[in-house]
Amino acid sequence: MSDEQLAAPTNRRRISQRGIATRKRILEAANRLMLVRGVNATTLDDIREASQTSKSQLYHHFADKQELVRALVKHRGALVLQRERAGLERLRSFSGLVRWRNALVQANSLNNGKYGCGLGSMTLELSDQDEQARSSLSETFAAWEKLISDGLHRMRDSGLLRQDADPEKLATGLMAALQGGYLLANAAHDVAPMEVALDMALEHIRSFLVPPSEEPTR
Amino acid sequence: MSDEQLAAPTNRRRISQRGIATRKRILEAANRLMLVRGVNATTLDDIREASQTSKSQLYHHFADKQELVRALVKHRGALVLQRERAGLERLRSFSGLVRWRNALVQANSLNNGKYGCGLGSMTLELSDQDEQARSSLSETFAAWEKLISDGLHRMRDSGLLRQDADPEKLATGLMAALQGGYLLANAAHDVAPMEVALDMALEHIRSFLVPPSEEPTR
DNA sequence: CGCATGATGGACTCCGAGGTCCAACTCCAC
DNA sequence: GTGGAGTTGGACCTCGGAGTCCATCATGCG
Repeated sequence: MSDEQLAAPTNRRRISQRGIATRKRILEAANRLMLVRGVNATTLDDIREASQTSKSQLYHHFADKQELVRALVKHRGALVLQRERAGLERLRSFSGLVRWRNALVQANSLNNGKYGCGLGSMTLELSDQDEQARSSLSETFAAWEKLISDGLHRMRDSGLLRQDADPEKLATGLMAALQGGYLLANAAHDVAPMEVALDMALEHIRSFLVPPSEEPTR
Repeated sequence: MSDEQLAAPTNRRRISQRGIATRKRILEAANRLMLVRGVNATTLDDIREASQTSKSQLYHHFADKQELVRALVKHRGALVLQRERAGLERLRSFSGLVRWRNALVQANSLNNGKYGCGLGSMTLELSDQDEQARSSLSETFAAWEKLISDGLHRMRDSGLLRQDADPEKLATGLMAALQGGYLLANAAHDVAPMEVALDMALEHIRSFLVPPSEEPTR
């Protein structure tokens, strides 16, 4: 993530390199703590301590806790999209989707299914109490799904997927399976349900593959 | 839900009918409020007010807020299982699954996708901060999935589903699609993603149906 | 009827979390 | 080097939410 993005919100004021670094430390500490404990259960003092800053710095860079949370929502969204872009922008084959699945499963298995998706975990906590955060999360999900559906479009255009495949719906279904899988894995403290869910979604996509014998030669 | 269930936890003490009624009012108020605002964002004073009780009554029936939340987790679990049992225990056909899907979608569309599943919404908020609540939720999900997989077993036994269909995995996938659908619907304030997710899971199950021509006559 | 136990109202305490404030410090421009 | 903006430390304030307490009322049982 670039410094510009981190420093973006509180504009119209000169900000030194030192200030940017502090803001970044705060946001990253908040990111770590709130992923594990949840947003509401994390106090500003926790963040202050973890980021080695002081109260005045928190309030120098963020108007209040809500603004910090909103900045975090955008921060995480940018991180996830950056990571996913790297994994999905060259997606052109079914095996590419399988590799993508494996990477997510492996990452989650390191935590035994705990914590789940940084975006999903905030969604249920925030969407009913902060409209701005909700719409921001919604946009991020849409962008994430678009990365997937763009890949599926490429696969359809190249003749791998049948014409009647609907990339948008397939992407939404895959995202739902992913998020639901994260949730069940979190509840069970076990990655297994996430694997099953992703495999279901991939099987569904596979059912739209053009049989290899009918594939156009490229 | 029976009174026994509501009164269960705080045992070894005689409880009058009046006491049971109060406990029930508290639990139901907590249920309503926490579904909308989230667990942590709901205060005991909110609950006290909504349930028309007093502080001493809250602490007469529950040791502390954590215990109230744990009781609520079990309460909701029992409610969901009761509702789902009614809809799933006679499941014997694919169209039964479709009816089940329609009921869930309709219920959620009344809120424009808001609030989501009472169990799922607590999961991400509680599972990292209350081990007991987490395992309770996990058990409820397992029981819920079992209602589905039992139905799928019946369908397989009667020859509707192919022998290579795995009811447990199909049920897990369906549950993940449901929960992920709830989450995306909540983020978007729109049921659409939930419909897409459930339809994907149903299509996947449909792909295991025995072709009508080969169905055994019953 | 009367006592023991359960149920209730509501004032009260305590503490922690969010938020304020200001003096001091750093850094750069001129 | 001096002034001003940006930055920092940390004491302090405030408020609201969790939890306590006790006097009073209700209820069931002998």
